[in-house]
Amino acid sequence: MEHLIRFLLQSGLKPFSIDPAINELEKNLTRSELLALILIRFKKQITMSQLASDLGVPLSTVTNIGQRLKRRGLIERQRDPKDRRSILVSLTSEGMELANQMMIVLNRLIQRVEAALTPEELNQLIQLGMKALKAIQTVETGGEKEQARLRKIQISD
Amino acid sequence: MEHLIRFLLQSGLKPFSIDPAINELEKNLTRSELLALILIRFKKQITMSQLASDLGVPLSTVTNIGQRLKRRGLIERQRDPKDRRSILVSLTSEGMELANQMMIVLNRLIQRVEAALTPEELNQLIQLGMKALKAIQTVETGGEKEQARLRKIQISD
DNA sequence: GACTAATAATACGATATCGTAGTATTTTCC
DNA sequence: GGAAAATACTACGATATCGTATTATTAGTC
Repeated sequence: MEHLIRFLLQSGLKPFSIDPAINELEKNLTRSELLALILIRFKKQITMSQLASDLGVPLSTVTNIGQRLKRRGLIERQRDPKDRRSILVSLTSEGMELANQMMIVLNRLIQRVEAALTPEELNQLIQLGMKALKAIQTVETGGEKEQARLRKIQISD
Repeated sequence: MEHLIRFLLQSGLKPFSIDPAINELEKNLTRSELLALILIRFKKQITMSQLASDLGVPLSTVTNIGQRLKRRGLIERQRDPKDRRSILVSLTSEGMELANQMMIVLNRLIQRVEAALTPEELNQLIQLGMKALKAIQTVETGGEKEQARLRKIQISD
């Protein structure tokens, strides 16, 4: 395991410059913006805070991201009637278009993995990966002051 | 597999805000700066380009990161006598100190994982994970990029 | 109901990142 | 051996991110 880390460090930890199509999309939009689009696509509607938490960035950053996406006509904003402090963000058809393009790329990546592993292996990988993630993602107690940075996840085994 | 993505999206995709100690360190230094320190620690000496490649950020960004680390007295720079275009970066004792703190945190994370999985599970996870990564990272042939993948690491702790 | 605390979001200034242009050195190849 | 291409960096302006202060709304307590 020690060497896993070493391997990761040694081989560099670049997360995402994997598919050329992604780089292509990143010519026009930030990675954060692209991720935001995908997240919104999955949730249909989402508040700014939720988005911040899901992206793992401060809310003030999401404010900026949202402004840029709005300016480009990719998202719509409307106040939540249930809680008028919140703003619900959703995709415009143009934004949906772009998010779909992203999904195509993502699905291609998934297919590559599915092609490389047997179904059994894939299943195993997912199970083990989740287990490991869960172990890492300890929810620390007591010490407040962690806010948007902290997202805890609910894993059903 | 579809739900893997969904899970990842639902649970947020920020990799690193996991251990409170990391957040503590990030009060003083950027994540990039911390990663840079760790990378330099592992390689002992490394050029700016290599660092950029390992971090997965543009060289111009590394120039800035380097300047900040230098200013804080955490790294040293010297021209490579073998290739006077390059600059070799290494840790000062103060930088090493900090990198070691990072490693302590990382090792704690590793231990958490090791505690959660049996040795066989862990091994399998690593194997499968690498296989999947490799599948993803295989970009179309032709212009080759050839990233580092040979590990043979020899560090005395 | 009114007061206080908590939450959701934005504004704004400070810092980090990135793309591109420019400089210096090395490699290629004739 | 020397011109042209490639490589390693830095400088600099544009954009993105972040922390903090501020405003608006809701939740909690008496």
